[in-house]
Amino acid sequence: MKPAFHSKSDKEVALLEELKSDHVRVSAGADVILPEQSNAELYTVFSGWLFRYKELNDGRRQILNFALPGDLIGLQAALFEKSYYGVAALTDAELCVIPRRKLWRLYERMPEVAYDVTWLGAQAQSIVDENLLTVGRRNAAERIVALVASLYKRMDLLGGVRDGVMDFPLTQQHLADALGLSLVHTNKTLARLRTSGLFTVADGRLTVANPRGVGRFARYFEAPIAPRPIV
Amino acid sequence: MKPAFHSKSDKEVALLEELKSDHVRVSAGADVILPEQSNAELYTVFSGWLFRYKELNDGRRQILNFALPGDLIGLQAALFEKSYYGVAALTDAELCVIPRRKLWRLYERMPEVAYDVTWLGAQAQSIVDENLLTVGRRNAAERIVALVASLYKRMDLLGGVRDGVMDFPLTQQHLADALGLSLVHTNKTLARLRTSGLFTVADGRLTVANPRGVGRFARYFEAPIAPRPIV
DNA sequence: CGGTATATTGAGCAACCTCAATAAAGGTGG
DNA sequence: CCACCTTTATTGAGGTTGCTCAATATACCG
Repeated sequence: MKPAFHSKSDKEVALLEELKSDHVRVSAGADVILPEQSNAELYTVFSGWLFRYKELNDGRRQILNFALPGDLIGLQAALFEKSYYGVAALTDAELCVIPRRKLWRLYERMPEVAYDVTWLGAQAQSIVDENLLTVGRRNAAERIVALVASLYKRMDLLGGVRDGVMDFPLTQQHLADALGLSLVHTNKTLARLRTSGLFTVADGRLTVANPRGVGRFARYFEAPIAPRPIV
Repeated sequence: MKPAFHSKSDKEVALLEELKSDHVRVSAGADVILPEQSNAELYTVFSGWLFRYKELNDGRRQILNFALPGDLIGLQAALFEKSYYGVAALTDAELCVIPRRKLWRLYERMPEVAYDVTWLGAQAQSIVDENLLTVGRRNAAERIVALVASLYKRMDLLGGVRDGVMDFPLTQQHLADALGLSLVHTNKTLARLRTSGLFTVADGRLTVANPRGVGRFARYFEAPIAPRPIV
């Protein structure tokens, strides 16, 4: 887990601990931020998976991105009057809370951490950028591979991959909602991909047979991810 | 133009002016940041339209969002080693440059401006979020209306709308690239929308016949945009 | 042991795509 | 001022990806 993170001075850690007044546990399926919610707090993911989403009046839902340990959640929601998206827990998860009213103090007194907050925000942004490219321009098979490859790479950096196997808590419905596809077509495309032998998704686990092969297909393993700050 | 912006103290303005070492003019079609470019600077749009995009090896292109005066451009590119997207000018444009190496100083010495940078980054993020919802879950007609409505609303706040008419420098190719559609289908859908009488796009101008009607169609005019900081 | 969430498969349909040709508009050099 | 070239817009024809509807497994849960 360590190589992916920067280190911080003792003083910063102490101040951070003071700001993070709360730890919260949420269980799988729980809402963390509701769409349209006011005064949402800022969170840091300590463990577990969550996802950010938007929906239309008629129920169509688009998952914007998935959050893994170390990710920031709710930056926009904390900065604006109300949230323009929802956040739900995919698995049981632990979150650190940074109260929104203390955010300004953080900028005043801990510029380095403030910088890291911006950095993490930009990092999340670039994931959404990539998802928009995926949904806008890739076909169904490419979309699935791109998402799987992205999650695999991120999880690998967190030390969550062993022998090409990792936990994969998404249902096919989540995949469909993240990729702008219907559930049925997601299922059929997944079945077709299964025969390709690149990877398998079953029983909440993802098994990648040949990481380099997946990478070539999705042109996705190429760009390494930079070390990131912890907040 | 004023009501959309916060005001700043003289001291802050002075410091900002010092940081913005350069003004740059670019002409329509010029690249501001190339995909994969290293050491890109951070920019503030002073006048004109620009857009951020990503592309795949085979030439498929996805426009991520459009930048209007007051928007920040290149935050991720300035924060990371290299850029994961390109930026091009849609019209002639003027940009203020904030050199990337001075960004940290800004966080150290001007926490309020640092906060605003984060705010503007989050604002841009929420636009990309909305675009992802649009591309992932709306049909062709809805996509066009959603984008047009969004640009209309933003331009209106900047004072760029008079009697329901505004400059609209996008070609149909830009619309298609932003919406995840083919050029041909964009054209045909646009033609069908024309008969609906909600709005017209012609000669680089957008004319909205009935702003409230467009809003109802796209469920998009409802949420007002908050006042924003200037950087 | 029913009940709910998830996964799978078939059938038919339509939204959107690609290919291709033509019009219309603007810019440039002679 | 005209001929030419490039960019942008338009329209038709036909194909395919991905959608909806619907039925059936499969697994987990209390």
